[in-house]
Amino acid sequence: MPRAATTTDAFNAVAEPRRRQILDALAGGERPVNDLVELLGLGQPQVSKHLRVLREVDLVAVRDEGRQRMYRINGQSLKPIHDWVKAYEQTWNERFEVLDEVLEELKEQENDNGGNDD
Amino acid sequence: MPRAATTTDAFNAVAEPRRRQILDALAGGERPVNDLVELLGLGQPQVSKHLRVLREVDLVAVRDEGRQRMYRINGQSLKPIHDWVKAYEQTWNERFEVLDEVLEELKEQENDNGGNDD
DNA sequence: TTGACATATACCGATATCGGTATATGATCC
DNA sequence: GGATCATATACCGATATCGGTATATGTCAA
Repeated sequence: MPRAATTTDAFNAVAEPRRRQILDALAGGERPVNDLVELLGLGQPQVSKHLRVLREVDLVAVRDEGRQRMYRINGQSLKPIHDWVKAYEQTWNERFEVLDEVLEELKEQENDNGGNDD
Repeated sequence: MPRAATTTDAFNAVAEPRRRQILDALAGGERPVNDLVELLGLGQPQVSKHLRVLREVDLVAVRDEGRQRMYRINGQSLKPIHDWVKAYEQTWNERFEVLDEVLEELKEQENDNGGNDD
C-alpha cells in the first residue's frame, strides 16, 4: 500500500509546495493557466496537472473564458485542515499560559511579602 | 522526481491520517508506543515508523522511561500549517462579509427612503 | 480551412512510501 | 547469564507521483 493519493483530500493535495504556490497565486483573484505557468516558472503541462489535483479535491474551480480557462480558489475546502490544526493552536501558546502562571506566583509572593514583611 | 519525502516538512508528515491520529492521541498527554499500537489498531513496527517520521519533522519528542519510550507532542511544529491556512480563513467567512455588505446597502436604502421619501 | 494560441492528456522513468513479517537492540527482573 | 518485555530497524512488493516531452483537444481569427 503506497501513500494515499494526492486527490484523497485537501491534506494530501496541499502537501505539495507547488500546489500551495498556486493557491497563493489564486488568492488575489482568478487567473488563466498561463499566468500560473509564468508565476511558478514551471511547465504548462505540470501546472495543468497540479490544477487537476486541486480541482479533484475541490480546492479550485474553473470557468471557461474564450480559449482561456479561469481558475479561482475555493478556500472552503481548506476548512478541514484549519479545524484540525486549530485544535493545536494552544500548544504553541502554552508558554504564555506558563508565563501567566509564573507571573501569578510572583504576584502572590509579592503580596505575601508586602503583607507579612515585618 | 517522486513526491516529496514525508519527512520534508509538517505538511507532508501530517498528510497521512494515521499520523494525525497519533498526534490526536498524544494531545491528551505523553504515551508509550504500545498505547498507540492499541489505540490505532496497527502493527507495532508501523507505529514506530510513523513516530519516526513525526520525530524527524519535530512534531513529537521522546523521553526514555525504563524500557518504555514516552512520546509527547510538539505542536509548535504545526504552526507553519496553521499560519498558511489561517490566511484563507476569511475565504469561508466571506459569505458573512457579503451578507454584511448587503445589510449595509439595505440600511442605506432604508435611510435614503426615510430621508428622501416625500 | 488553415494557422496560432491556450490548455489538457498520454506516456515515461525514478523513487519514496505504505503495511507486513522477521529480526535486532535495549532494558528489566530473577 | 537467560528470559521477557518494549521498541526500533531491515527487507519486501505494490503503487501513486513528480517533472519532462510529445501530442490531442478546443477556440478564435483571417
